[in-house]
Amino acid sequence: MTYTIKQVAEKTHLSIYTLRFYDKQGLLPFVSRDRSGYRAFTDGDLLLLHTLSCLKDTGMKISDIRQYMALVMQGPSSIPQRQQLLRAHRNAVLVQQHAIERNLQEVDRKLRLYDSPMATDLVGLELATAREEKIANGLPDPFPKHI
Amino acid sequence: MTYTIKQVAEKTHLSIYTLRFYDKQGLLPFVSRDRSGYRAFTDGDLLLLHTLSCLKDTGMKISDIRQYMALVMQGPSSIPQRQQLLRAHRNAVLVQQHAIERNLQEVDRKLRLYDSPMATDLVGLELATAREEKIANGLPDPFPKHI
DNA sequence: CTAAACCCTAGACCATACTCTATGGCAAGT
DNA sequence: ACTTGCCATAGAGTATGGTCTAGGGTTTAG
Repeated sequence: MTYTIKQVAEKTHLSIYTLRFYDKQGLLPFVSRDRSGYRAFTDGDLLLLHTLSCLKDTGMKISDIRQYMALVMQGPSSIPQRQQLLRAHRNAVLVQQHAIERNLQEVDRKLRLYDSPMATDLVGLELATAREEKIANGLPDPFPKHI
Repeated sequence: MTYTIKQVAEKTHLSIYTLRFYDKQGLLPFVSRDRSGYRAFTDGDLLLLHTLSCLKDTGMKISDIRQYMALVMQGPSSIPQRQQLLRAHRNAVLVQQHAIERNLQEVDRKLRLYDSPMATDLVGLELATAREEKIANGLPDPFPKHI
């Protein structure tokens, strides 16, 4: 049993365009063609496509995915390089996740401020201070006159 | 005390280019100009730039940051809209973080496979199976003959 | 045998977020 | 005054990751 590009698009939630784009970028060296030149995806191909999606969805760049897929094509001898690539990626993702977590905590702080009963006063004070800071430095006040 | 664009670039680790780009995109409506038309950043501006960085680094799009900054300019009356914007963003980020976590677990699974003592055998078997699947479907074998 | 519904490629186009170049004004030291 | 080093804008260029169109072959149901 093989699948057409349309069937694979439905299964993977990638568009046909994206699948062809990935193929053009060398991300699908494992996909064979039938006698008419049509891509024929096997179940094994779908597994590799799933791996591809995991890498893509964790932010791996196309050039790195291409490299990984090239290593997969080479068979078991490339396992050490695959490990190196995946471990580097895993680390980059974890670093990124922690950075996002930290930044999101600042967003949470803002949300708590806005939720507070004194939010209007505090925000108003902040604005008044910013306004005065501009004026104290001889700068035009960029804030609109509140009506 | 005010800061030039160069000093702000050093403090924020954003490039001068990026700062000017953000201004052009309407992300810095709070920054005033001096008599020469030079941007003069105040300490209050730096706080807003910090907020901007938090939003950017959690993946908020420029158009949404612009909207948030426009709300900030309007003063305390826009607090409800700010909450709505930040909460929507916070949710999107959390969803994204969980998706990444799930996908990273699949990467971890691969890494454990490659770490296992039977890695070579298992990967070799996988490749042999994929190869047979192609042949069984009358397709060319895309894998290189291993030497 | 023909029409509908697929498939293909090449290459143009788009969105996003910068990054840089060209050109010129301003400011401070010598 | 002049050189150095900032500042400004407009607009071109780059990188990334798609998305779509044009032109053409294939397959399948009627």
